Amino acid sequence: MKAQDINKFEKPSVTVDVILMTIDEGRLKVLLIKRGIEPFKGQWALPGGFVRIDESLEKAARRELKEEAGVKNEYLEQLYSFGEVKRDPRGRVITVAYFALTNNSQRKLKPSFDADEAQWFPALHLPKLAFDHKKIIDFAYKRLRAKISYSNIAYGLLPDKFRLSELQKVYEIILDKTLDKRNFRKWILGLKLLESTGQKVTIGASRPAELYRFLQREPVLFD
Amino acid sequence: MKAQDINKFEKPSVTVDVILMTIDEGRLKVLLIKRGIEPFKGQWALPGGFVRIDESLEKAARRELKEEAGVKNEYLEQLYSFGEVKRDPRGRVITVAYFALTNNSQRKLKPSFDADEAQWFPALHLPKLAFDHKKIIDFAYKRLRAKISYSNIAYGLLPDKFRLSELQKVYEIILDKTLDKRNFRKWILGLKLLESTGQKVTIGASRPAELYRFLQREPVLFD
DNA sequence: TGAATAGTGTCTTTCAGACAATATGCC
DNA sequence: GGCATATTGTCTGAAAGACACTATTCA
Repeated sequence: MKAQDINKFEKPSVTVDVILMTIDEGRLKVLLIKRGIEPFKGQWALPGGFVRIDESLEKAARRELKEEAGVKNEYLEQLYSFGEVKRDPRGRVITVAYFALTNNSQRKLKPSFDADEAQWFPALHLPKLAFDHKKIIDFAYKRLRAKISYSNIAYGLLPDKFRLSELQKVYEIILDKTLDKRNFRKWILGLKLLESTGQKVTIGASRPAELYRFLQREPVLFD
Repeated sequence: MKAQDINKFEKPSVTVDVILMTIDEGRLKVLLIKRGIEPFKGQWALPGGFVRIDESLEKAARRELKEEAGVKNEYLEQLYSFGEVKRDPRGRVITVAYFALTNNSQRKLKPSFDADEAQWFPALHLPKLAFDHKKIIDFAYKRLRAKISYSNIAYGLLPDKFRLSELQKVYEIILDKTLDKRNFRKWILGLKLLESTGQKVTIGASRPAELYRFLQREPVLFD
């Protein structure tokens, strides 16, 4: 094969799709875009788009995140690549899915030029979705559930400083079960991922809570 | 964006690369191909090639596995997609890496038409590699080490029936540490992934060993 | 002083890890 | 009988899980 034979085969298109999740109203939510163009015009879909010839996959994912969701500096990891032949009616399109998390406070919806509308949906009550996006979101949800127990990715869902009860709530929502407060604190503090800021906040008529922060705001695995 | 705008952007090429591992001579080995063509002609590289327009990513990986390594029906999972802009000197090439395991008995080296030679190398003593393939193999090795402790993927490295001491050896090689025989057996049998076949084999002048088999020869996660 | 949320300790159970003697078949 | 490998159980320490009361602030 000669050097120019890179063009011997017909090339597929490559897109990135981003599953951006947050916690809002006590539920896990996913950002979806109402498609303004065919195919699947008018249906809900993941934000995403074609990878430019001169940008890396991760760069493309960050660009989409900014263009279509108006968020940046989020937790972002590559999820999986989906390459079934018929997954896009326009032709052969391989998509690399990225998984992102944001905290409730930063998110602002900023519809982009090629999307009518961006909206948050509960991850467990999704509308009908375009392409194979339902499958992709299910995949992301499973990854999140697994990974929250052996990594610090919860930082992606919280502001810089937070109460332990807020953190516990994040775990409860994602794992979909209630946790014992004492055991949770014993465990999470034993992991040495958090530090106390020394500051306290008072929420309504109640005892003030210590504010904690993650020692590192980049991915750390344990176990 | 209209339906035909799938062609609006210049398309990257998409390849699959396969990291095929086995255990041989008490070591973890990786199959490499000596490249018969530019770029990196004469250097060692992972088996792989372009994804055909009408085959899925996994199909492409299986095809490469068969064409370049002569093996089929192996354990195969998608590893990660590598999409740095300059990773291939020929132009923009995104590769989807697949991770495969085979047991020693089935493997036969069958050099393909576009490879001079296929050869097994110890995963911990690799030659200089083409492209970013060193990074990809490191990635695969980490995945294997992590996953063997919470999945049944060891089945991919063993024949249908095997002795517990063979299985233990697989774990010892991958984790790179010796394991206590009694504790290992207690653990692995407690996982309920194995069943006794009722058969025994005698190796040399020694007590016959019970042969076991995995209940399922497809991926199962636990923990 | 009552309502709301924060903060804390003990007991029990489970699981991981250290550790050595006996059993079986072949030569 | 000697060699090689297989098979088996107990003790200990660490971590996970069950469980309830006191502390602080504000209205």
